[in-house]
Amino acid sequence: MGRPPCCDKDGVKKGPWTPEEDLVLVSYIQDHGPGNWRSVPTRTGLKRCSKSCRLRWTNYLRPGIKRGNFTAQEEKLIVHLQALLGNRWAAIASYLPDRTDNDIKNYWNTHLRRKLQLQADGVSPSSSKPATAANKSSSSAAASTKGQWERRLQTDIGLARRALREALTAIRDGDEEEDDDIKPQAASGESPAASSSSGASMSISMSQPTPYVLTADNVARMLDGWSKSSKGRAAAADSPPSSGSSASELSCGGAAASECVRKPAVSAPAPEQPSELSAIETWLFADDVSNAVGFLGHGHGYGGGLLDGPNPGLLGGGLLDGRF
DNA sequence: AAAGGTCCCAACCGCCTTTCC
DNA sequence: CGGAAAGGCGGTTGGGACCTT
Repeated sequence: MGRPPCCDKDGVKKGPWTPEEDLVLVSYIQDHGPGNWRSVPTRTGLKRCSKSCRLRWTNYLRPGIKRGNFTAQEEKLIVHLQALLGNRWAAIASYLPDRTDNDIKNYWNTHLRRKLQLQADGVSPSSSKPATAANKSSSSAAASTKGQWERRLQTDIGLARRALREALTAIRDGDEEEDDDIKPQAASGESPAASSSSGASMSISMSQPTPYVLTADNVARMLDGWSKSSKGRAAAADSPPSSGSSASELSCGGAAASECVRKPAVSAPAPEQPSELSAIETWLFADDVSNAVGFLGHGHGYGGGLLDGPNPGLLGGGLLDGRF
């Protein structure tokens, strides 16, 4: 029965990853694709726990990751989604496909929380946001009878819709004010939904699935980036305004297109985020609560329903689940 | 210039859910 | 079907970088 342990505690290396380890991991994933993390340490010879390998890949090595330089739109989206979802960073990250949950979490903890706190101090103490998430989870969990549950459900849906509608409105406004910030992103997403519906769709439109191939050139660039970053993460702070990241450098980055061999087999096509967004907007401006329940609960490819019992799984894993 | 404080983020830890045997 | 491991997620922290005095 059972499976062998994923990693025995003895002989497991901890701490920062070295460029050599990164190379081993990247080239292994290049050949085999991500997944089956349990076998990664044994098959690569890395003295790392499988979880560590997975985290390293998803948070740092995975192609297409944008790091640092959060735009105003992203900030707004994070703030509103945090108000809506609480500290469910994976779910929030599913709306910012270029960002990792860890990155968003860090950004929230180091920037946004304090910023909001200051704003809250300036305005009214217990006015807006975190209460929404808290109320949501506690109310859903606490509702014991069906009638109570249904009433709370409607309240929750109302709150959720309002918060998300505010988020989209804020982002639209932001787009008009700060168009420059989102242009690079918008330029890459040419899907009809992105262009037709709103700035919100624009700002969170799916990035192109970024192929990555371990060419000598890419490796050289990787190592270059590592050597810089190992001297200090100032590189991250100083990273190009286009949020040129180590990850994007890892992918085809600025390399000549001819050097970027496409190997789509490695990364599965990303889910169609814009259509999800359209669904959200449809839902936002619909009146039928049962539709909202359907949207929140099932049938949209999300891992679970917002209102599926005491441990709601709104967007759980969400779009990121299929990103490889 | 140096010491101390603060900030930031990569990575670890532990819990929960899902999957497998 | 139940138990155990894998996978996933959020919270936390260690240590390097940066800032202030």
